[in-house]
Amino acid sequence: MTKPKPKPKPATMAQIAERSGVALSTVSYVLSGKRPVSDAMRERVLASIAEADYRPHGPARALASGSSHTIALFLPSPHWDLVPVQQTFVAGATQATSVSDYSLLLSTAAADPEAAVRLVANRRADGVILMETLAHDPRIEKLQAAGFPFCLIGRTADTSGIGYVDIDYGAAVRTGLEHLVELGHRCVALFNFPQDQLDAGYTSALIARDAFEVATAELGIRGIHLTCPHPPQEAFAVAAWLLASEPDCTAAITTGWQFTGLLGALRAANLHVPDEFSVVSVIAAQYAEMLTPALTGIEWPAFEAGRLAAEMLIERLADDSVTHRQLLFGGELVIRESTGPPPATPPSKRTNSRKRIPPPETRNLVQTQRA
Amino acid sequence: MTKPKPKPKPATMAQIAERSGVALSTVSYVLSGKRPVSDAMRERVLASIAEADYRPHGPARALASGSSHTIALFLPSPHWDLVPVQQTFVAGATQATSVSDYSLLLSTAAADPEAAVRLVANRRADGVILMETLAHDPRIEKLQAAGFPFCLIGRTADTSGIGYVDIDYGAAVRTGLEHLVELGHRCVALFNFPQDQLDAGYTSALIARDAFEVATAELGIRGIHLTCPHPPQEAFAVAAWLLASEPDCTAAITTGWQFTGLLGALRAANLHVPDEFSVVSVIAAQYAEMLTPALTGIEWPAFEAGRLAAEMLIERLADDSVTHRQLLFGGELVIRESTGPPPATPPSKRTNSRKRIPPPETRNLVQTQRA
DNA sequence: AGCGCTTCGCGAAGCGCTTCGACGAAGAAG
DNA sequence: CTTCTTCGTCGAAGCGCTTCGCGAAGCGCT
Repeated sequence: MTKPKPKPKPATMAQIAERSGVALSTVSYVLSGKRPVSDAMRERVLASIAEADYRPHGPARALASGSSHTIALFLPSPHWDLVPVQQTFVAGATQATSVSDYSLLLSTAAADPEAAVRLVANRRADGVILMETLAHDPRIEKLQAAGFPFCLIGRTADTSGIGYVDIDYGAAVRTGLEHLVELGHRCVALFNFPQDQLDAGYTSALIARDAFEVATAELGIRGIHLTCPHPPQEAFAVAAWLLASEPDCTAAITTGWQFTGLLGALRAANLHVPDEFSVVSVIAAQYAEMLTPALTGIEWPAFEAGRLAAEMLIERLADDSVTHRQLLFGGELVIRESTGPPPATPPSKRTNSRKRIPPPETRNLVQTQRA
Repeated sequence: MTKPKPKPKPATMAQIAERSGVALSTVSYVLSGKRPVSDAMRERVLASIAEADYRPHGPARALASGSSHTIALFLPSPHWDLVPVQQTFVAGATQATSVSDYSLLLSTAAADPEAAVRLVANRRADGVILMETLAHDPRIEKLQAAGFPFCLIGRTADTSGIGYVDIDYGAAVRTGLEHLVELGHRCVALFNFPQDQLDAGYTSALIARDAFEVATAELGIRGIHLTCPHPPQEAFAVAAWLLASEPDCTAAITTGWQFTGLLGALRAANLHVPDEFSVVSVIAAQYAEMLTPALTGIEWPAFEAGRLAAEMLIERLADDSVTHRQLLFGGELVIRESTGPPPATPPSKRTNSRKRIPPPETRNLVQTQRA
């Protein structure tokens, strides 16, 4: 049995020091630049490093320096059934970390407040980026209590002293609504995030709801606020119910994937988009183009937003006295094929041709009053 | 100026030992279980740990033990313009790592062979998962040379001694083709990955091409092999060219996002799907349902595949003598609304109603011969 | 009682790096 | 020519943990 020669043991700093006849600490200073080193020494050291293919040992460095040069990102859902904007957030954050020579640790345990703290407490990460934040988020309270650096993609009820990047759902809902009202619609439904997210206090859902209520009132139109799950079948049910029981409603705004079920229901009800019904998506993305009809919606600089969130956190890690930046991104309404003027024929007439549908269990209806 | 009380310094193992009046090493053994500890001691130690909210220091542990308990995942594209299957791979891998109590490091520098080695060489990760592998992949050569553990989501030309998980593109192309032939189609186009990926040696693209050539020959039909970029506009151009210059072609199979441009071109040419043209997607996913018409395509257990890749790697890290597993996932053809029999009227007639379109620059045409 | 045996706790030696104080050799100032 | 500064380098003390070898008991056996 010959010796299997298990591993070509990697070079250490001590070996580099010996090779180049300098002190261990000098090698360290050559690498970090934290103290001046003469050119002669530096060159000798660098030569040895190249020669020996030396790689600094990350954990040792982290132990001695007290920083792991890593940030953690908590994904909302373990299954990544993310709305596209969220995926793009992650992409942007990843990009920013690699540019800053940081590493990005991914965790899916978004719901567990303990998990958010653990990675930093264990010193595996220096700070955390949180997504899908709640108005009163236990994760944030824990992080603040522990004094750990973090940054949000999203918002909370009280944002004082918290750095965040978010997209302005409120403005988006209003923009969509204004577009529809301009076209002549007088009764519009909002397919908001599902009820359980609203109950949990998911900030974006709350903001969308409030903005919808305020905007419908101010614009003097009737608003139908629906909470609706993302999966097509469930959204279909909610949409079908809406179409059957609210013949006056001629347009809808969706906050997430619900447009899938909505479009399906419209097709099933034989209603043409946009001639008979208009649809606006608040989170348009690449798929908006590929649908038939192409979806009118708000476009966001989501990659940019994700990038900025990471940069903000990294900046804070370098200097924890910098003020907390708070960035709200506006979106741009891109008008495609799914919106148009309401039908000329009184919409109420539609109702005759359809059978009554019992309200699905998933629905949750709140009507805002006309101003 | 009051003392700002900078940080409530975290507890260390030594403090736990002192608190509970045992040796430092005993605390370690309580935590790791690598040596038996009497119940009395264990309880005392655990009590102190709970009391002091002690958290083991990750980097210190990694330094002493030589393992960071972390794996790295290299994403194909920094911008995550991933096909949905790839996203789901990542989701599955993330899930598996968190279940096994590993951490997942994300890196976007997929193209750089050096980056793949660096994370392990720096001991920030114990092993690597690679995606978007090439038939001859420099990253893999480097990893093998360095003796670093890795696992592929994808394949290479020579897979001996390499663990991988992949989806069977070859079988998928064949399945799609058989479905179309059964419906009566005699001339089918393949929208393969773009030419640059083929040139780079992207394994999936090569496999799809070869399978297409073999299958068309064996089935005795005409195959038109197109390499086509994913962006809608470019795919539109390629598709428009195809429709204009190949009137006999009554169906197409797409390997990625190209169906978007294809469907657009069909609409623009006023060709009905599936009555006048059939479309099959090799990587169907949630969007397949939401298109109009809903897309016929192959569905993959991608989450499962990603999960297995990570598990495989972790298993290997625990015991590097286990044999390399090689898993090829078959997909399931789900027939939706985008495929049907070819039009009854001789397709050649179509050509009259259309103007000649010059071939777009992005196209790359290879025709397979009839058997 | 004496023997080896297992059981379980202790101490100490690292793991590879950062960082601080110290120190010799220059150059500047007296 | 001394005295005070830089400047550049060194040595050593950790950072918080794992792990190995040792030894003190406790055990059943002859």
